[in-house]
Amino acid sequence: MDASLLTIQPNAPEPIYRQIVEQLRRLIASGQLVTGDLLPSVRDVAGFHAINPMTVSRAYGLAENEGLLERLRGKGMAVAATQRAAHTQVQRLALLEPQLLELARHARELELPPDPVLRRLSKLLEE
Amino acid sequence: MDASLLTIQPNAPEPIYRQIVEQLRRLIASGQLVTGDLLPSVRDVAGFHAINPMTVSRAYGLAENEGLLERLRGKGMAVAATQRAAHTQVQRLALLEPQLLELARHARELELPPDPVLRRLSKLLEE
DNA sequence: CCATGTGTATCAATACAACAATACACTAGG
DNA sequence: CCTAGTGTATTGTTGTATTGATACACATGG
Repeated sequence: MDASLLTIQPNAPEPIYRQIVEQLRRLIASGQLVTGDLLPSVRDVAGFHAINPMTVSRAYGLAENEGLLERLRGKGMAVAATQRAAHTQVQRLALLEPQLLELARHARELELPPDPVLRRLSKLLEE
Repeated sequence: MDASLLTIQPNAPEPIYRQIVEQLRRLIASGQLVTGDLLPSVRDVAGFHAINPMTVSRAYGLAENEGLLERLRGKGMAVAATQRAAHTQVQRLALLEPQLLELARHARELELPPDPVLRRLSKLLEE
């Protein structure tokens, strides 16, 4: 459960704290993180990625509000007990829906036929 | 060439001026806008979408810097002469590449197999 | 000429993200 | 007990991004 679990892009337009929350949501939904798993400490994550501990704390706090994580006083943050099991495939696919919609809209503005888009994505998904 | 050509989502995280630039890029790449086409005036767009004229002007200015548009003094903005023709399919697909990469990364974090993702996208692309 | 239409330079207001430096409450383990 | 490890509240600062209000320069067309 080390700090390298999280991928952070400091230059992305999306703020760091939200990158962390979204990533946790997906890792939990897929079952890569399960109930009880202890997360890396805010200081570990901050040190590893050279960011501010409070930024990580903010992300953890938001994840707790959403019910993704729970706080174990003195120990750290863990995946919440309410997250019993990995989501079904349908539920996980639903998390991708907004992105899929936006992609489809852009493809339409580009007047791209479905086929080349699907083929390119298929290629990327296999790596 | 009226102001309804552009779609704007004021509540999206992406800033309005960038929504406009990106959209222009795609409409020009696809040939829906061709060299010489006159764009709706900043005040028309601003009035129609209830946003500030300066926000539209900023978008037009950026698009001009990129060579997408050119300024016809006293008349308005038009699609630049350097944009001779619609891009090839390969070029247009390249504009989607960053979004496709991010989508693939998220699908991997969700441990979603390629098939359901591709099927859902295929459905959305046909509408 | 002048009324009306362009785009835009300038300045201000606001919000947000991230950082920094503390200090605090809590717990596990020696 | 006490040290070292949790997360977090607080305060302040910095940098940046976005949007807005206003005034201006310019060109067109009657």
